[in-house]
Amino acid sequence: MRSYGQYCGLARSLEVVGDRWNLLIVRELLISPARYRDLIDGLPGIATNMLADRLRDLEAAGVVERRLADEGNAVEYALTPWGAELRGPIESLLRWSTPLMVRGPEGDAFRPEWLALAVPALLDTRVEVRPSATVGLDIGGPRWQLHATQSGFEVGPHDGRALDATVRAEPPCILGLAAGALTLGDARAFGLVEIDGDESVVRAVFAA
Amino acid sequence: MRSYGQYCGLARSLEVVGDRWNLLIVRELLISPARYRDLIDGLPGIATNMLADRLRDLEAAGVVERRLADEGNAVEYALTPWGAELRGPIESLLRWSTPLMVRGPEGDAFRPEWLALAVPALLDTRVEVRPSATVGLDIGGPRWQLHATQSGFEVGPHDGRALDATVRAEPPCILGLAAGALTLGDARAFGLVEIDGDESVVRAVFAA
DNA sequence: CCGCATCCTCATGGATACTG
DNA sequence: CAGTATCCATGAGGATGCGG
Repeated sequence: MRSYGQYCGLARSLEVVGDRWNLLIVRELLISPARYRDLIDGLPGIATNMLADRLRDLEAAGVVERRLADEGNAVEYALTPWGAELRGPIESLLRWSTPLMVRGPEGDAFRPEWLALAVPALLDTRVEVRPSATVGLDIGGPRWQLHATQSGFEVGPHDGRALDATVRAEPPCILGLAAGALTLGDARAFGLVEIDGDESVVRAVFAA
Repeated sequence: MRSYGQYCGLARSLEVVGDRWNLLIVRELLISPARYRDLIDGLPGIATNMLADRLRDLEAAGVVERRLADEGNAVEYALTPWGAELRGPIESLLRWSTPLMVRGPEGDAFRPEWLALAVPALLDTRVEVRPSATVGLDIGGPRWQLHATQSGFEVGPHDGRALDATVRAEPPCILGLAAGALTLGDARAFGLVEIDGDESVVRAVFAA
């Protein structure tokens, strides 16, 4: 990206992560470190040369680091500590996007891993969580889980533990999460998301 | 911006504000509503056709609205309520940018108005503010002020009120704020920013 | 297969001149 | 002052090639 030439933190941030695809690459790496092929799969539409270019840029800027995995046989990309701090700006944009998500998918691609960022961003962690609870998310494909405790939330692939409740939904529905459309099926034991009228305020209410 | 075709809040956000210049235009309008000429001045380097394009895009997306000012003789641009909620993502990026700001200006343009966003973003408002306090910021050009109370901070042009402390600095120094380099001159009555080692944690400490 | 590099085409951005 | 119009430079996207 061409420099803005402004001594302003926003302008300098955008010179690092403002280029097309950059923040989406960071999104993928926030979900988990990944191989080149994983990134191609998680970024539908990206050209292979673009991904290579952007990974070089982000590595040079100190956002991404390239590591050797699989006993030196494979390259793996991961965020540096500073790169991982982009979770804040990204969660903030995820909250801001609610009015854009209520339109529904409209044919756009959807990957359940993206929930691993979106759900914690939309949940209001200031709401008191009394006991811990784990909810399974069946969205087609492998089951995911949301584990909530007093100290926060974790979203990831289901690790086989016992579940306090289960949510089943088709992709157009599960991301209705952001729109409050996810009524949570049989979740008598666990209220997940609530939207306050038109204001798109999202709150977590746990009663497990 | 060409669509990413992903049903992800981050991707959809970037389709609205991810284009070059867009978030910097929002920055200017977060500081205050502005005329076309004000925006040109506050965005050094932007081409006039780019600004016109981007304002049209942002208006169509519902981020910016065009209003009549000066009794119908002039057009003024302002943020919609949803557009103003971009303050969160922008403040988050401003905090993330600290390592990029410690390098100093390096010839980049600087405008004191930008502090009106940066200072509140960097201050940790969770720190207790015992009494209210107002600090003058003399950065060359008109004096600005930072007014702090229990409920938060305001930064804006000095309105003539009495000051509890005054900070004088040259532009390379005042934005050292982000780096903790601003030792605040004579501010016996008012400690503004403190950085915790290399971690770039910024905290406000008021003892007025 | 994976991890890129090259090549080509087309869309976008940028500087400047110009107009109501 | 508030933008448009024009032209040129740059960058994105897609197909393909190629070594490991």
